[in-house]
Amino acid sequence: MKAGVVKIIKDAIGGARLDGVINGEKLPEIVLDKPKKEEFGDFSTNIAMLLAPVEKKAPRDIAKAIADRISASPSVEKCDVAGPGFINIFLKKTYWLGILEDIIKSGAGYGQSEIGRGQKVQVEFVSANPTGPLHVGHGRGAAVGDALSNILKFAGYQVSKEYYINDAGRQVLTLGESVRLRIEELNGKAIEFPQDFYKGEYIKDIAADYIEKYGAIDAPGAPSLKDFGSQSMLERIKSDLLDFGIEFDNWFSERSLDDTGMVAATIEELKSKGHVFESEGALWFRTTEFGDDKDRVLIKADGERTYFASDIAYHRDKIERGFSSIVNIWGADHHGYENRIRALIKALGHDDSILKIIFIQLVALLRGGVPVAMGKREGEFVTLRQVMDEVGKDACRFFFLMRRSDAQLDFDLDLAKSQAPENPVYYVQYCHARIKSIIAFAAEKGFVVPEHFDAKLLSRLDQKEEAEIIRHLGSFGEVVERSAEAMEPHRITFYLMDLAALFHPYYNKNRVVTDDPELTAARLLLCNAVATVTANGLGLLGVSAPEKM
RNA sequence: GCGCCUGUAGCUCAGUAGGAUAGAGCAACUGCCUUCUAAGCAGUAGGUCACUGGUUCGAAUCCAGUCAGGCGCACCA
Repeated sequence: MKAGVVKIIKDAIGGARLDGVINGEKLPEIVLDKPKKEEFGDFSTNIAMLLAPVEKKAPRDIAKAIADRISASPSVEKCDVAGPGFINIFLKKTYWLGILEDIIKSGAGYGQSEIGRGQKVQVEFVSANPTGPLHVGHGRGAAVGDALSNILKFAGYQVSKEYYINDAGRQVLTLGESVRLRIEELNGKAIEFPQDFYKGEYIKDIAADYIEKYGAIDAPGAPSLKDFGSQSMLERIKSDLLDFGIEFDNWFSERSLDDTGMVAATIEELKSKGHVFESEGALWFRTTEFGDDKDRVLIKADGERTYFASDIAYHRDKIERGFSSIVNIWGADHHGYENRIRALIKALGHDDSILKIIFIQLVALLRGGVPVAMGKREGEFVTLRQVMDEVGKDACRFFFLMRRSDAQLDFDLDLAKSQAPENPVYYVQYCHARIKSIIAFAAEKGFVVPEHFDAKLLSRLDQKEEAEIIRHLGSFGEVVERSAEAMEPHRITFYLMDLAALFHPYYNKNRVVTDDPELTAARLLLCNAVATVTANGLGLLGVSAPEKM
């Protein structure tokens, strides 16, 4: 539809050019806005104001010339010039018909697009170390990564969701040693727990579990403590994520990078390209050559490789897997790593615009308006599981997606749980449930939602509120596209809150099921379209659309 | 000191490929349930878009600087 309008405008400008009103050859890209106000039409464009300086004519004069020609188009109801030179286009009612027909026809697929053109995109997210349970910060990253993946798929990309498991290096060793101490403690030994060990209660659970399964640390057939510990944690993380509604396509083990020699191979490649040097007994990657603040160590003087060394091997592998775009979702405290990863990509001879990093800002949990204390000292923090159990999966995911990722989030636990209208997740879900309830009620009265739409039915939807709802429904596809391009899932959340805010007042003012079969049919159809789009949007967020509440 | 992010109504935030009178929710105040779900609706009030300059016909949006807050600057992971 939008493309059609652009063509009408182009034709109009072409006409104006033939008539000598416009002389310049160059035509700026035509941008169509969905105006904020109904009185500004279905679409609006600022093209006349962009042409004005080139043509050296008053914008309103140019606009007038173009608008007159647009008005002549058969699908245009009228076309005005407004303000400093906006061209406001009002389409004939058949335009509304098209939107509703499209929703009926496409159903759960309404809003899909092909802007991704099947390009392969990898989204790597969560990737929490298997040394402790997921906390709320991970949860936010999980919600954003999963919703973004859904949105990208809907917009025609081929998406692969990946979790990078940090199962190598010192932290898993420390985890193993932490478990060892707790086992000794359970065996009655007095222990002294070092500062940098993992102190959480979950370590005691793992220790007890180990004893139950194997009896003693050196029992025959017993796995190493670090393997047992990290496997236990990983299983717990997986089950948390599953209950949060998230499944990954690929779990990528850091350790596998060593096993397959990829770390060594990557260092070799950098070496052959002359980006590696030795100094003070360590092996360095000269990242400063590619915009980093300082050079980075790959292999320490003690012979151990750094975390960064496996990270470069991992990112090299990602690129070699042929993704046209790789997306990393990181906690905001990791932004210092961005430049060194970009340095790697450039050093390997690639364009680093292939990499997109989304930083997830902090989550502050509030209860009774007061921040919930995070007792970091004791290694205890609020887990994703706790929040999910308290407020439910749907509210949890929705709340994580109510803010831009790079803005800090205040998560009000009381609000998320409340069944009051001020709770946005209920407000949106209720929109869907309410419509389903209306449809059920209508069915009892012998009315069904029509499967086809026509101009006659459309003519019964003659209220301002109905036009606003249809306009909003019609913009869903574009919102999804923008959300995909900008990689900003929260746009969908806001879209849904806006849609619900249009529907509830409409419901309150108008009765859907009446004695008038035609009016009832028309309104049922509109309501069902709202429910369809609400369900589609919630689906992208990973939030359920209940039939009843 | 250097780098990244943030600064919009009392509170929490949308709005940045420059556009029309800057929006929403909450909180506050006034109202609405014999009617398809009141988990809802109607109304009132609330602003130097941190500040200062610049670019532009036009700036919350772009540029420069200032101020304030957060985070990051390891041979840690």
